[in-house]
Amino acid sequence: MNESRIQQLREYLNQNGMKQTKQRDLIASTFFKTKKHVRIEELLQEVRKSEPNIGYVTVYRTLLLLKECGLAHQRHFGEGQSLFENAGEHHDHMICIKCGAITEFEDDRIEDLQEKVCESFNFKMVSHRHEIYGACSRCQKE
Amino acid sequence: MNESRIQQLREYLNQNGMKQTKQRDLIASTFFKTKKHVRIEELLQEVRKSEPNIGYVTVYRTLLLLKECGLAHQRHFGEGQSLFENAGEHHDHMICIKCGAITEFEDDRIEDLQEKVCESFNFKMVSHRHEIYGACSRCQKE
DNA sequence: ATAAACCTGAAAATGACTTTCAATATCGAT
DNA sequence: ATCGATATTGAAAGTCATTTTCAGGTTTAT
Ligand SMILES: [Mn+2]
Ligand SMILES: [Mn+2]
Ligand SMILES: [Zn+2]
Ligand SMILES: [Zn+2]
Repeated sequence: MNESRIQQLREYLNQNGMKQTKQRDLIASTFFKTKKHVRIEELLQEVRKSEPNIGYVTVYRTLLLLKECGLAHQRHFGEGQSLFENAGEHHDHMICIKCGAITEFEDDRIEDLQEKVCESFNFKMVSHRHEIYGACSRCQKE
Repeated sequence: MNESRIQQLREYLNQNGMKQTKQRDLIASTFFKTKKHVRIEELLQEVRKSEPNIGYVTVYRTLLLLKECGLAHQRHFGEGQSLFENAGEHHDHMICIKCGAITEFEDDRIEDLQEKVCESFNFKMVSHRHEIYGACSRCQKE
């Protein structure tokens, strides 16, 4: 299944006159294997285990590329660095303000009502973010 | 009603060993009168109409102060500068990605379902942001 | 009026990107 | 396999919206 993502990336590169490179292959495949919600800097450390000379900028640009071709989403929770995650089923997030833990949730009724709100304002939704900040179950026991 | 906000601010200052100054008074009262969703730089221009020597940093610090005592909310829509708005009834936002227009909405059913989601994850919500990005009614006619 | 504690504004620092540019690498056409 | 036009890479420099520092001013409780 990661193979199919690599394929998707290659097609995108071809169709746009871009080139396949060792760096892109390594960064992309590492990203596809990595945990969700990874920082640029974290992914950089990860790929440097195989290729110590890879630069921050190349990881950065590759993630933007993945975002461009729909294989990654970029998230901006709170302040600081953004997080990238593998694209997949739509979902929203709950972020623990104590430990930083991220929990994903999805509620079709909320999504429906959201559509209704848009209709009532004659607003054409392109994207949305619904983030809940608070204390995760683990952090409440303290 | 703006008077009561000024009062709230003064109480907060007193209770925290902070001082009442011309700058704070001017900046706060200007903010209370201003349109919702104002940038630091915009508010600065506004207060400089009465006091040309006010510095950006003082406006910045006063807005953080207002946020601290619950009289303002800071929003980060999209990229760039953040917006501050007078605290009031809770609501969420729809942001037009073409013209930047901001529309406020509030849906109790969504808020309820959101609570339900939190309960199901045993998550203690402290705050949330629900933002819808897309084309406003006006911008769709183009 | 005093003095301790705060506040102000200009300037410098921060931090997370984002852009620039000279050196390399890629790949379709020999 | 080799060439050469075009794209990519990585280090360094640049952006930009804050955020911090610091040398005077102010405020306010005696
Ligand atoms: Mn996620
Ligand atoms: Mn609002
Ligand atoms: Zn937690
Ligand atoms: Zn619009």
